[in-house]
Amino acid sequence: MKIATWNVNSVKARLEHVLRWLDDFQPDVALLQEIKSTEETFPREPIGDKGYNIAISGQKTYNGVAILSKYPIDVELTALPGDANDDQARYIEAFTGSARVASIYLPNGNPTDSEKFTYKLKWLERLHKHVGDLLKTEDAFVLGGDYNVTPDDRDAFDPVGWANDAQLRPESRAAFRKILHLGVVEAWRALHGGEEGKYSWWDYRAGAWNKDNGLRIDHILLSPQAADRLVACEIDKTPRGWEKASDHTPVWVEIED
DNA sequence: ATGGTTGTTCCACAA
Repeated sequence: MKIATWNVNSVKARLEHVLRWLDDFQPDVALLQEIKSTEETFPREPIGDKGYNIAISGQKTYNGVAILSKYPIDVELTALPGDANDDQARYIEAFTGSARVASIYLPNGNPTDSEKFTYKLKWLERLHKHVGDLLKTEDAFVLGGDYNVTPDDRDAFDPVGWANDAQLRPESRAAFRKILHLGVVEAWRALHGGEEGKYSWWDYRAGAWNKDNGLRIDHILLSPQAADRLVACEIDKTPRGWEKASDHTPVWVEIED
């Protein structure tokens, strides 16, 4: 089963790219972030016509996450537990195919001297709690998304210049590492050894894409039961090179059924 | 270059 994650930066602005990518790459499950759509405005028809079932946690203008799957989708959660007052659409979890999956859009957290950074760190704490609960189920689960965290300096083009960015700050990395230490596997790093300079996001500004000035912030975390079935994990840079691209590119895993 | 670009929406705000 191929499971991919992609922050599309508006599913409406990116619809032609999403359709082309579904045709070309044929993911069994696609975890999308920043759809910037609600249930009412999500382009269900063209995506459904490609053979995908759709589940979303939507929001107007900002955020929004979706699960597309060639298999039936049984939604478990449309929000991350732990804060009933959090109204940002950043999490959806479901059973589909042979795994439990989630699409995650972690808060960016910039600027770091604002309440946005505090919100990010609290969100990471909530995710830590939830991953702990999920591990108790002993399910094979796949948590894909835009984590807005570079796990370490190998995952950033200019770690010195960007040291104070919320995606590189030690507090963000420590909180991310604490989740891994529960016993989930970050698929790309697990299969790519000490490789560095491989990115999943490039800023629109300052010619970052052409200079390959990026960050690796889109990740897929696997439970032990899913990691046992892991056969491949890659970053697919192709869609980032298309005209009018999202600033992120897809990351995918193949797990045995 | 304390800049730069994109998306949504209505105009600044988030990234």
